[in-house]
Amino acid sequence: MNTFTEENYLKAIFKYSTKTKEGVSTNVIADELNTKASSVTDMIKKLSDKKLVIYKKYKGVTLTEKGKKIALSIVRNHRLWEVFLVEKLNFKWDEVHDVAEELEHINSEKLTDQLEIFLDYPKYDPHGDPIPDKNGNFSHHKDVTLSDLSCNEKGIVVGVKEHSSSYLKYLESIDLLLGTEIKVNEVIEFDHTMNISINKKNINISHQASKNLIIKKT
Amino acid sequence: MNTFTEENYLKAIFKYSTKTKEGVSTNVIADELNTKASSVTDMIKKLSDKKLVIYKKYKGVTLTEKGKKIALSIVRNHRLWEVFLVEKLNFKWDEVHDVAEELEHINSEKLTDQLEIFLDYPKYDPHGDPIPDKNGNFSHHKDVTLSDLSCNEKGIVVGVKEHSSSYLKYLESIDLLLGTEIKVNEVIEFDHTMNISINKKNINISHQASKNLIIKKT
DNA sequence: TTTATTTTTTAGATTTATCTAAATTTATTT
DNA sequence: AAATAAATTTAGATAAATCTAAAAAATAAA
Repeated sequence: MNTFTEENYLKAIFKYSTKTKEGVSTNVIADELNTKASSVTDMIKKLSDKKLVIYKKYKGVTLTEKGKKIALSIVRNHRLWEVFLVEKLNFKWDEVHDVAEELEHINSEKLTDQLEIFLDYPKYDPHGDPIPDKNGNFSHHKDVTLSDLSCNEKGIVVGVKEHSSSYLKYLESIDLLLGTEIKVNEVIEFDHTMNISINKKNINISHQASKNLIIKKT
Repeated sequence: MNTFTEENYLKAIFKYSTKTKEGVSTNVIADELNTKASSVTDMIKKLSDKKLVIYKKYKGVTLTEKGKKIALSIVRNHRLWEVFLVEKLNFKWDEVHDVAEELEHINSEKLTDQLEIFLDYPKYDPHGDPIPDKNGNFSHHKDVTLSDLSCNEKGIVVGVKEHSSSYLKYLESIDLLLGTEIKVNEVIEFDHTMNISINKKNINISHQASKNLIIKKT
């Protein structure tokens, strides 16, 4: 078995593996885990001894199949628990992260699989992130954001790229949730502020906000 | 915040505090937690510094109000999660302990309270152990066991005093679950073996087994 | 009430995950 | 290509939880 700490390292490496082809650098991991590069080096050596990562000095790390499998199962746990918290325990989408961060490390295959059944095989978590199945497979949304849409185009909100509580609370305050339909009325050329319609109301939304909304065009 | 280890010490001390008036000895705690008395002494000093226990050298430990509150909240968590696992996730009563042992340390008041609501305020866990409410109050069964009953007396099973998987599996194999009604047909004087009726079937049950079944006389 | 036994504590060591500061390697400029 | 800057690793230290072995205190027995 692995410690919580080891699992968090694997998760962090997994997160950035999808973003680059190269190995993930110690600094990136240190940043993600709020620790120091030197600590990361130490831990990576340990994970390498366990054959969970491949490590070449000064060249960053990549996950082995074994390591990837563990990382995926933790992501799976995390997202299933988020669904549970929102759908069954009345949590808001900005309240689930920290608790799911703890729950994800509970190690029981039966628990995870039964939870998935209980929740009726959800495909996405409350932020629209895809939930890996038992074998680690998952579908993900196309990377189209609201900021990619042009005037008069329409789409449905299917996810967010930014998970901060302040962003999620802001979206909720303007009635912008997963599944909401949006129409673009106008795009200001200067700063890309958008005027959009949500539920027949018109509002302005900054570029910073619109580029973090994943959209499915309709 | 406290570490899992600290919480487990508090839980162990709580468990044996109810059984004796005196302070709980380091050896008893060491036994409960599969560690050594010397380790217990170390940890107790730490808990004492945090004002969670009262410690007098060679005299054992007792919980402070603060320590008791934490211990109770962990017991509460543990038992609520056991109910969840059995009622919602199809776990058997002999499968829940280890997972609940991990889940109990997830620290979120909202999580616990919402879980309690979701489960509709259960008063007892799947083994008949009482679940403390938000304020730490709980009712407990009278300490009457099947072995206390005499010939022709009847009762309902409301709990077990032994939680080992082998005992629980045995009970399940003879259709003896919480809520089952039992009638005592005969008691062998020699070794206290009992012949009892469960659901109109007659079976023999050893003293070892009968003295661990908590019964409500009817 | 001494002596022997058991229990508990102390002392010193180990392991894990972390840190700071210094050294080394790689990347970037001039 | 040499000099500078940035990233990464090593060395040595620290804090938490544990252990073994020895010392001290409490309890039980003679």
